[in-house]
Amino acid sequence: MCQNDIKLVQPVPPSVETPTKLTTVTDPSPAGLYTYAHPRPAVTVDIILFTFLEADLKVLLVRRAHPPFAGRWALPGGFANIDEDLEDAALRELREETNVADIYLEQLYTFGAPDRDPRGRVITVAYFALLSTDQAQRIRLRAGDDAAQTDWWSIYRLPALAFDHERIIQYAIQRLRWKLEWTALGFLLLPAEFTLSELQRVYETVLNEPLDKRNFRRKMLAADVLEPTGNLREGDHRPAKLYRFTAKAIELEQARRRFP
Amino acid sequence: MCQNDIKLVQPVPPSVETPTKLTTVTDPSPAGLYTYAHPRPAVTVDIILFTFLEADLKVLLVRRAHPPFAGRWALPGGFANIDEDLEDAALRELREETNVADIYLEQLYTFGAPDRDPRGRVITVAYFALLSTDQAQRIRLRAGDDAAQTDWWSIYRLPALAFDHERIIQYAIQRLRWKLEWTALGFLLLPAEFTLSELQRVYETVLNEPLDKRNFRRKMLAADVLEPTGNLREGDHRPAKLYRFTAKAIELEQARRRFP
DNA sequence: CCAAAAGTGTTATGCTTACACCCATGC
DNA sequence: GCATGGGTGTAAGCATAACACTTTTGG
Repeated sequence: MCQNDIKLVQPVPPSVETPTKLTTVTDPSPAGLYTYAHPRPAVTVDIILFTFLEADLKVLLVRRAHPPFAGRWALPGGFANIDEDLEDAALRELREETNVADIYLEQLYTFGAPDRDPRGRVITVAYFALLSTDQAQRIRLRAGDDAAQTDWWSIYRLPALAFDHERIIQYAIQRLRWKLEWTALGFLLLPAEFTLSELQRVYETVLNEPLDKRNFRRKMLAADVLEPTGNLREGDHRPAKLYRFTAKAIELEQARRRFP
Repeated sequence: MCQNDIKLVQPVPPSVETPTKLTTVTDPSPAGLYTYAHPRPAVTVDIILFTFLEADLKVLLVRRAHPPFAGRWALPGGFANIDEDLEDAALRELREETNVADIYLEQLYTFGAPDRDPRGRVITVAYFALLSTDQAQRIRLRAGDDAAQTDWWSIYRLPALAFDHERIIQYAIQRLRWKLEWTALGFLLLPAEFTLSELQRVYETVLNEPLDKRNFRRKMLAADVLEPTGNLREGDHRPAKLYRFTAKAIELEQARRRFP
């Protein structure tokens, strides 16, 4: 299981900041400062939030309002509170940007090169998240405290990014490709109801290669993670059957490569 | 690629501790203390070092000399220096315990539950490492500063462990199993020359299941990561051909499950 | 009736599995 | 000569990959 601690988590109530004293170190000084015998890195969480919008794979970015890298786009994220689980911190930051509920979240990697932040030593724990199309459409992208702007960007046309965020996103894309090939989590990028053709387009966009329609359908249906909703997608042409994914799709880690 | 940033790294020279001032925060106070506007977690690295000794899969543990958990066994590790890459910190800690060279190291996961260390908030970045049998035999296990004792323990008979290290080890074992099934890295646990039977015993021990001899040999040889050294292992019975692994074995991530 | 997307089966190939006996050596 | 581990091949079943035409609807 590299495919790590996977969880479908609910958003948590906003974490109340009540800094716990660290008993190994000196107390906060009267001025409200925190003093340690050794220097400590700052710890942030960054979230790579993917969704599928406008027939493309998108990642959520925020435009930085303040230096360093003011004006540049960056991953949403921020400092982990002292008494807050890292995953909770990721959810909280995400909520501050997007208000999303029901999000798939998993730890991606911890980036800790000494020079990755010009302000000093900052270690970031990156989280990987998948958001359904309908949730992505519902959220109004808010300009938060530290973010002048929030927007979705195609992973194939990213702007210049702050810090080492370009590298982090590329790493997340690798992980996403791996996930689609080996698990059934492609569903999580789509609306609750979707057609098999839409699902195939997601796979083709993420993997960046065309897939055989008949084989795709056969494999998807054989994987036993889809069920027809009974509804049809009416459109310009022949209506298409709509599917939803079954609960077991979330847990399922396929034992075989899907698209060799 | 969940199988993350994989690297075969050389040990680095001991990191000189020259704490970099963090420019976003107040300077070190005259007393040599470091003061920040917000509390910061401590960041440690822990290493799960596996090898294959005495026909069993072993992990390196140290016995803690000091509280908390004095007398308990724990993973080797320690604080990351402020100007030190996390991976370098892992290598340094490992070197302090074992003097090892040529080690396979990869980041495993970051554990950051607020209550995982009774002293306060400590986030640990766990690293996963594989050591060859001959290196494991060569090292003399030293009692370091904070370690009363250092020893190899069978993963199937672990002592009571400090902190959340039991959980971390179980997670590392999962990753190791996954690695053996999907990559060719089983070699790294063995001496430079080994027989196919020895290799099979490693796989069986790690995966905790018997494997078919003929199929095992066929697959291993077909994977094109082994070459005969020309030497024979002389022993009690019929001599066995010795193999070494080829350089490409390191990079190789197999596309198919090896032992379904 | 035409354009556009939905939907559907078969065949050949290669990989995986299960399985049992002979070989070489030391004692 | 016997005990011990080293070493080898084949056949059946299964999953995969490649491939083209018909159906349904809207305009």
